[in-house]
Amino acid sequence: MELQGFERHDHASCIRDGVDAAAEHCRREGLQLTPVRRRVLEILLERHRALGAYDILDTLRDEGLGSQPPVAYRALDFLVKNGFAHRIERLNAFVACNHPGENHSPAFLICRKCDRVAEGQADPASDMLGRSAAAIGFRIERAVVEAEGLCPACQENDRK
Amino acid sequence: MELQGFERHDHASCIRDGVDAAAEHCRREGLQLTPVRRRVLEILLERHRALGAYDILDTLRDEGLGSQPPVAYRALDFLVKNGFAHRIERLNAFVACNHPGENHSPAFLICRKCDRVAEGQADPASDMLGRSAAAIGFRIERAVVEAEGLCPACQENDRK
DNA sequence: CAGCGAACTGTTATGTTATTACACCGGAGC
DNA sequence: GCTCCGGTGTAATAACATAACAGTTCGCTG
Repeated sequence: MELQGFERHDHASCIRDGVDAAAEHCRREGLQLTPVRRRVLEILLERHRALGAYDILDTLRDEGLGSQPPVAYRALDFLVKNGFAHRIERLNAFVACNHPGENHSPAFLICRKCDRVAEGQADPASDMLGRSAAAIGFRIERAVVEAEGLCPACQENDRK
Repeated sequence: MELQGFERHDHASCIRDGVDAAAEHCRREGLQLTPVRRRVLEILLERHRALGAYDILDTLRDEGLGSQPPVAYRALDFLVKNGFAHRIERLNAFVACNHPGENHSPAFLICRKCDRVAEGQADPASDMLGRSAAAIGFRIERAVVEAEGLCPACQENDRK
């Protein structure tokens, strides 16, 4: 598994790449990456952390792109449904996907101190729960895996 | 892993056992299993499914045990903190624990059709995410593992 | 026994997250 | 042109959760 989220990185390019990947995917699939949807994705990529729907809505409102909750929720639903973003249940928040386009079952490491989120891979079929589910005949369609703890940087700060 | 939740079982005894286990644990630990707390645990065990805080509150209100949200939330906090119940993030709901007393890291199978929940074990340190977290120095303190899908009974009904 | 603090409960008010419902708009296809 | 459809704008409200503070009980300690 390749983990991302706590390392330094070329942020400008990661925003561009994220939007480009989504645009390309929409083009191929005949989906509409409308201004609101594109902007919400950009906001998620820019801030590079888990954002609540109302945080996003505040930004949209400032920019005149919509001021009521459904505007944000609809755009987020679209992004989540198409794999460009994920919902973090633990935080009631959303993050841009780190592997857009790839078909994946995401897992998250959430720092309880700085709220930053790293995304990795969890294969639901191969772990203990997946095997047990198969054994009793439960059909898993989707898995939420969210680990909460301290990221390396916040462990550092704790020691100071 | 021993999975529970979708099989038939002796329900009366599972309520009794759950309350007894909690009472015993509280006795040993010097915790107070007050009437409200005990009743909330019973409600969770009786209904044997994930219940929202307001569902529980409705029942408490009918019984004259408290009518405001904090009453329910405080009892639930107590039960969750002490391992007698778990919060299901995906559903904003709560279930009684199937293995009270045992120190465990729960994982859930949630049926999207009937909303029933089975509880199993997931060892966060041993799976793919745990190993990756260790590799980058992230310290996992708690893990939310919630798989959503169709339970055996609802798969049956689908075919009809 | 009075005074005190800790734990719990009761209640009001409010904050936060999410959805329903319906009007409107613009483009694709007939 | 007309209609269908997907998307957007908006108002209203539902669902989930917490803050803040008053009142009670009970055990401890002086």
